[in-house]
Amino acid sequence: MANKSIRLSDIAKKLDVSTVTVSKALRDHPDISSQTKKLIISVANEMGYTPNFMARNLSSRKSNTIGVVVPKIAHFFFGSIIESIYDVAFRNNYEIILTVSQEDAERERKHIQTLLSMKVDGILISISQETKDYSIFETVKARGVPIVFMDRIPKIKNIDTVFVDDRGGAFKAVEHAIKLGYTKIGHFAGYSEINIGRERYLGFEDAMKKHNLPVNQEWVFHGGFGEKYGYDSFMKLYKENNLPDLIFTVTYPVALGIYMAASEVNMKIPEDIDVICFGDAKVQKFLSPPLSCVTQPTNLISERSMEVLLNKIKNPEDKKSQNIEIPTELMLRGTCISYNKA
Amino acid sequence: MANKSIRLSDIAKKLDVSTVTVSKALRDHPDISSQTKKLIISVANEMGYTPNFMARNLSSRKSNTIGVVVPKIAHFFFGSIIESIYDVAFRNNYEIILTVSQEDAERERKHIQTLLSMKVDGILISISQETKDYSIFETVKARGVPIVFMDRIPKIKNIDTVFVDDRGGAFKAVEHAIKLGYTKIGHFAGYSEINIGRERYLGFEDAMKKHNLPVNQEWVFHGGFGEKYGYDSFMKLYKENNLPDLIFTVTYPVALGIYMAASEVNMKIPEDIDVICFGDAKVQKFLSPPLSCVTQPTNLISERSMEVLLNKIKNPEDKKSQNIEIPTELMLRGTCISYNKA
DNA sequence: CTGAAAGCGCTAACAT
DNA sequence: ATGTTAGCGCTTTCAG
Repeated sequence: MANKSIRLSDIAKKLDVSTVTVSKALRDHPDISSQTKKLIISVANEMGYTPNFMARNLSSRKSNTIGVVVPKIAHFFFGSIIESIYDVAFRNNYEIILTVSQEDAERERKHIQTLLSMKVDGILISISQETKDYSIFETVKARGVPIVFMDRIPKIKNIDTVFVDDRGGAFKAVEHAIKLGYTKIGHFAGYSEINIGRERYLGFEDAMKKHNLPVNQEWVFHGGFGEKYGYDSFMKLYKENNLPDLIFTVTYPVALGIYMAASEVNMKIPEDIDVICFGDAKVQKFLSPPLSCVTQPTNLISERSMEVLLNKIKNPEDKKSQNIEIPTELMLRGTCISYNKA
Repeated sequence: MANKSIRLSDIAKKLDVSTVTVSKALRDHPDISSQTKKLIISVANEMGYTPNFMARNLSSRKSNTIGVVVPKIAHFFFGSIIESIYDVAFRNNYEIILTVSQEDAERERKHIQTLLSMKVDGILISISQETKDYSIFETVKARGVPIVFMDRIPKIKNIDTVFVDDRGGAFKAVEHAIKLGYTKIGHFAGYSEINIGRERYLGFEDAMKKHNLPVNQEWVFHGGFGEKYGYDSFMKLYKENNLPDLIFTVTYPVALGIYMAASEVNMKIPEDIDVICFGDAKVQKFLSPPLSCVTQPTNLISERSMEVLLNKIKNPEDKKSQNIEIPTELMLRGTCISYNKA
């Protein structure tokens, strides 16, 4: 049917002006008198004009679009991050191209290529847990496309980053447990190749050291960020009859895995085994007992990241890299609130 | 620095062929001999060529991009839907432009406009709970852009839809409760303007009618899909000392609200008040007691939706509209599994 | 199999 | 304040 979208030139013809005038009027260019502007805008609306972004972007060489790369979507942390990125973008009249690496480095690489092809004005990324080859980030830099790393950060010099105080947060949680009276503390850690895994482990170690507690490596696992890892690690220890009194987990899904395993073997949390984790999620307050944790203010992460990125987009000459640390808080609920061991 | 991306013509010049040849070779066009193809591809890689999608799309008039509009992201249902849409898209070499209406009809409208401007090849949408004006969907149709409605569906003729058997699922849950022995059954329903609210309510009614049970309207609320609504409705009934024995909720967050409220007033689930909900989420099995529900197979929804859409994109002349119903299942966990009332 | 010409719809730079 | 010219980087005819 009316399958054909109308163009600037259609409006121009109708009004007997040039396409340039229409183009300028529609973009509120100061060149055009407010009279003709009004006229043109109303006619454009009447005719149901929608600009062709492809053409616009091609000739203007900017897309008003930001590319985002995350490892997962259906995960509370990333879900919240993404949602607030969309909010900030909307407020600033930017479009978002969201891509998902599914924790796959190759897929991540392809996505970044695509974003470059789409001529995004900037990129926001939380790298996958598998990403080891950082050369693509050099390519991005070489292209002059600003990129901000959020939360999961590669070891590269001179990049813009926004991250959580992982080490300090982990320290806070573990020290709190120690002060409660816990001494047998385990840690289900994440991949140590990635900053969040490494730093949280260090925070754990810091607290133990400070209070002269030995780190029992049998109680420390390095593995991942998911439920299954928590479940399996717990079960291993359980079968060896070698459970600590409290486990600090690198993420809340890992803690969830412990909840599952514990209930399966009829151990009660927090009486028989206590838990505290890094990372907040809505679930936690509905658990029984409600799970205590170190919070990561997701909206702060997205907002600051967008801020840094938009700033870099607007001031391409500004080469100074920003590194913003977001503070954490201890959120005590039904676990890790008292020491009740023999 | 090397801020300038290289173009087809750069490769062409280097190889002393025409840009057309390069363009064709890179797109694996049958015109070109596999010899020259190989050469060109390797040189392109060497030079770090990335195609400019803007230019490509402008001249080819297709974007290999699908626009998606959802009401929310940080919600288990939509999170899963989106994640699997991304998977299917990736497999089919499509890019996704995801937009979020935040349950705001005006914002939704704007997003659809933007997607049209971006010349997406098709649109996948789950409309906001506020959407009443359907004119924009006419615009989309007039533009010849295929659109598939998922889960939340407007009342329009001749559209492609993929939806869950809401009425049948709700019926199943409530009938199960009745067979257990429940007679005092309440329903915290959603907005009845939207299909999922309306249909689930009807399913509830169907079951009650079939078993000659009166629907007590004091136990039926119409309001929303969130936790607060569940909490508030429960509290209202509690204060009036007028609680039913079991509540069927339109979504799991509403049930979560009941969990919160119940624990606040020291009522035990399922002993004092029993609950079952529509919609599955990972949380539920970690709750205490684990929450029973009617499942919605999210991956089926996305996969079928994408199937229908891709088919429409490939066969624009196919005007027959498809309406696919996805079946549900009863997932019994720790609630609504026995009748233990006076 | 290869290439020359034309143009997608728009905007930037430069007139007028 | 408005219009002219040129071109963004690519693909699509259509000729060879």
